[in-house]
Amino acid sequence: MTGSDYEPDINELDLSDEERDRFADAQRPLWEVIAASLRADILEARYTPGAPLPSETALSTRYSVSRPTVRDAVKALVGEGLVSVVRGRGTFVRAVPDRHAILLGAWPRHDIADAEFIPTAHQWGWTQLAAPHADDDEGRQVYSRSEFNAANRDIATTLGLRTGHTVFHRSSRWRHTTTGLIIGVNSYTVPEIIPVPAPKPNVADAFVHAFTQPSFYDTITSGRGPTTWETTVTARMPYADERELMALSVGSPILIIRRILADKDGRPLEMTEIKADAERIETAYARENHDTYPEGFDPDIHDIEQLADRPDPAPTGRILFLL
Amino acid sequence: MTGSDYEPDINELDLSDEERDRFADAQRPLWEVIAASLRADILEARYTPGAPLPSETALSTRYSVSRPTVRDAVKALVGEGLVSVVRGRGTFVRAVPDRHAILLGAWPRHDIADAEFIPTAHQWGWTQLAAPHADDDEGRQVYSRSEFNAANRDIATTLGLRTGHTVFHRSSRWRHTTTGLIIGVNSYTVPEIIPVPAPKPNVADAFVHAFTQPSFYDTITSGRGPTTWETTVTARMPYADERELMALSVGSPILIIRRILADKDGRPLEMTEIKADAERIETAYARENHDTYPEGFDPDIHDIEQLADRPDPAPTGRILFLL
DNA sequence: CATCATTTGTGCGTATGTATC
DNA sequence: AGATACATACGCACAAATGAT
Repeated sequence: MTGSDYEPDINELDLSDEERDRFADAQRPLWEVIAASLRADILEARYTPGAPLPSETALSTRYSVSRPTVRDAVKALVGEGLVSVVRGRGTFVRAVPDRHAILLGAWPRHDIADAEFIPTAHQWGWTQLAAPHADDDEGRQVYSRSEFNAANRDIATTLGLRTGHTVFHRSSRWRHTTTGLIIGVNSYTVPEIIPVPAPKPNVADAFVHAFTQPSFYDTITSGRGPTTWETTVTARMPYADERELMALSVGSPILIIRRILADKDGRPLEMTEIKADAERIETAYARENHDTYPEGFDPDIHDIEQLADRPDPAPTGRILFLL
Repeated sequence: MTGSDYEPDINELDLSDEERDRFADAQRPLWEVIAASLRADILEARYTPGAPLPSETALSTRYSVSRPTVRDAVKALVGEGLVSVVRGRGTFVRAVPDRHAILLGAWPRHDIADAEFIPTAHQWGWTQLAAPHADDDEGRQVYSRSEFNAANRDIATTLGLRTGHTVFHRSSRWRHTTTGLIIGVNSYTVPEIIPVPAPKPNVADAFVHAFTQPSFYDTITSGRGPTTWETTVTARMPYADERELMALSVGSPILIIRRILADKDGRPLEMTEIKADAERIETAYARENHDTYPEGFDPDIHDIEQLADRPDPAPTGRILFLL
């Protein structure tokens, strides 16, 4: 591929040696100028999704720069999620996938440990993946990992504990059958509310005393209700291992959805966190506001179907999950 | 910052010359091994927030690699938001700032164009910034830009229009006085519901016919209610210009909060979009679920104060805004 | 099936510029 | 002013993946 089919029509293209000096005078790095030029080409659809960019050597010839400089420009575009690079093939404009929705605030709500949770998840098309780095005593892979950990600053703050305080941590990974989406689910419980023998709790005890109960939610909230839920949403860039485990495309952040369960005094009991590819997932809220409700309308019952049946439900393709 | 679920492989740290060869055999790029080593050092607090990493030359000596290779490793960490690089000074571990909350679903709700909006925003500590690239006829800066645009694919999908359909677009930027946070606010209205003379609407007409009314919301919803709101949250990486305009740190995604106003038949009328630094902002939902409500409790009235007064309101420092 | 040209990935050495202290 | 540190940029070599022959 020579790239000869491309029509450069921007003044910033085709840098001659003299023009190169002019840009150098402008105190703007060459790679940035080139990135801006390519970015404009993509956003203004001179390169359409799926189409290849000219090869790095072709670009370095066109812009009269070295290949490392072109690569710096391409890296910037990769970081913006505009292109993806395939070794041995080339650099391609990314087609942005449709976003699906995780519906927050819907009923029924389940604790991740509850018996109702896994059937519900299956019903919505999710199957559990083997947990990473989690083998049982015979070396077999297990589907979820449960252990007592020291809380890092983030988890501790969320649960109202000091950093380093022990928390009961359960983690699992799920794949959505039709879309292939992978999400990570982590749950952190304040250990004091789990009825395990003091002074040294361990995972086996936790299983016996909590998971064998019909409802982990009932176990930890017993006598502490009425409880409240608070859901927050933010995002950050994934670490290298997260990108691999969740099959994220380079340049895509992860959406972090946290649901905090608090007792009647507002003290946090448990926090459940879902990590999902922000490029393919958005959150929507089920219990939306209305100017007026129709006679006899109960939002708790109706809003899920209403959102799902919307004739043109915005960028969300389909609702994938309730939390 | 989390990292709780990140499992650093201690064996891979502190490469000696011989170890380097071993890793080369392992088919793992040197820069990746070095990045993993430094990442573990940071997440396990061997380098604490604010502390400098060794200089690039020092690192290249320690790991016995060239400086460009060390720089590749550092770039990976920058992309993960773990370190920031200051030219002439060094590379520093980032102190992750507290996240503040934008509260969704709270009353009263205002259209961005309404007279109530600006006082409300001021009351919450926000001041308007000059809109970028927006000058009036005398070359003075203006605070917001209003124009009729062709909708791109994303906006068109959200509003249920075809790509390229004209939309009424208003944009502004705001800075939060005490935190210094900058958010971008964009609003897109389906033009057919704005009472402007056909066939060729223009900005001046829109102002006359819409903004001079006491309530833009009333204008566009008149006869179309009861209306519904739907709020969605997702994230993506910023483009270079967005990073500059919103003073984002490198490696931080932007949180995209969209509020869609629809008529009684579910047809979208208007979409308001807030873009904020995901590293410093999260969303929370005001109308949370409770197992039971206390006698006489009206969530519409109480939930804002309840969230604001929570003894330990999770990672959110303080609520910054209602949407 | 092997071979080959093309394309990106990794890594080195070097030089120069510029910001900071 | 000098030392230090990062930023930009070039050239080169070889490895690895891909797709066509």
